Amino acid sequence: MLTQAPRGTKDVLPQESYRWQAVEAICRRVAALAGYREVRTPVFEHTELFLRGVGDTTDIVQKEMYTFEDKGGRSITLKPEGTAGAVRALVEHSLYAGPLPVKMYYLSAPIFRYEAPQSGRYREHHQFGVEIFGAAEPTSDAEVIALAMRMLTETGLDGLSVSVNSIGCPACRKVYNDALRAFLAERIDTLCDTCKDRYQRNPLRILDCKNEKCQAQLTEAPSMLEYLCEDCQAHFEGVKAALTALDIPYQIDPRIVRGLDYYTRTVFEIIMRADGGASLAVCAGGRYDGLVEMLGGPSMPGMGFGMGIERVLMLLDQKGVAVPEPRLFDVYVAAIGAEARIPALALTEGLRATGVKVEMDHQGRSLKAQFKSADKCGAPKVVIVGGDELARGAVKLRDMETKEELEIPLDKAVEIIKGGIAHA
RNA sequence: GAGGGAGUAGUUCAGUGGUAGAGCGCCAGAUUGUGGCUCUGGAUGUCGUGGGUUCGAACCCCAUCUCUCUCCCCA
Repeated sequence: MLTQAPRGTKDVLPQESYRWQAVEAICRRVAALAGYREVRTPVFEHTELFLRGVGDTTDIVQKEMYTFEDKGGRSITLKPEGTAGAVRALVEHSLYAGPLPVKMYYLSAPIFRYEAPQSGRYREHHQFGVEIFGAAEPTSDAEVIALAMRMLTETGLDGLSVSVNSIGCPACRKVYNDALRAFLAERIDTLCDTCKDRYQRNPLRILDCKNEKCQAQLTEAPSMLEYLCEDCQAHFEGVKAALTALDIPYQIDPRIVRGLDYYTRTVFEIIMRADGGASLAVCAGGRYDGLVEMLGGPSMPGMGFGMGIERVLMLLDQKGVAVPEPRLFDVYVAAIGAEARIPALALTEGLRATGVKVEMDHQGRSLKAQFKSADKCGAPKVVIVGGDELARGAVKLRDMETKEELEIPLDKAVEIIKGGIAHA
């Protein structure tokens, strides 16, 4: 237990963190291209924020939150999703009063959900997410979706397609919920227990049920799309037209309803197929025009998505997309004998000061062993400090590939070696 | 919350009642200051944890923890 990470968590080790950094760098760059700047909000918030924001009938709130009381008696929750905190910050700092739209992204943001860990699912995972406030036009929906697609494409993934749907506004959704209840009324006995409950509280959610029996009942069910009001209909048409214009492959999936209560109109998912055959969303999001107001701000439209970094990495693995690994060292400084160690260290630090990546031995190992480790760490050059050369103020520089060695004066070593590396 | 599979060296695993093993990795050596290949040698295990059965348990039984996968739900 002592030396075991808690269930559902994972260490990112030094030898693999470059993969994360590569994906993160792409996220930042792509977000910046569209004017999104980073927001960093706390890892925990008042529990109430999520009760109101995410919705107290959702699974996330009902059974997956890490909630505890702090020493001041406040109910605190580790964030189970990224949007609520961003909206809270928007409202708290009155960002809505500045130039619109407000665009922000978050990254390296741990998200916590208490659920059974399995492939691509953790109790702590990390999301890159984007939020845009104050933009209601369908082009903003498309911009956000395009950003997600570009981000994924730039990591080297391809063949991804977007599933979109519109779940309307509160007004037309109410009409639809009534229609759906009417449709399901005579079939309610064949639904699973969860869906019986959903029937009362939120029949829309039944569409999302993975139970085959429930799905079988739904083939003839009315579609939300048929019940969209005029405005919502026009908005959805606008989103589709924009996606088409951008050559973003998409399909309409009336089954997408999302597990968070705050969504309105556009909802979308970018799906990956896991090895086992199950499909997981790498990225999901949508429009939430009522959320800002619900959390105490002005009435203001919003749109965003969350993307699971672990799942992006998993997808890269599955597709065999290699993430280029940066070279760890340019130079290895080897020392012969005890008297050479200090000069070796001085040379090492001198090189590092000019931006060269250098390793040296700190275990007092034999020259042979130092060469082995130079080889292992991939350093293309080795500098040998010691012996006769050191006595006359020189060192040897060996090219590990060509095996060429030349003697260079110690006081010019930094300059010469750095020059050699720069051109390599 | 429900159900499968699995926990033995750093790692991948073999070992099914009688003194803990292999490959890879790691460390060292193969004469005197030089890597990748080869050869030789070496170190490392509370056999997940706790209890039980037995003369004797890595092995059988019970419990527990963890990993992994599926359902549910989600990024």
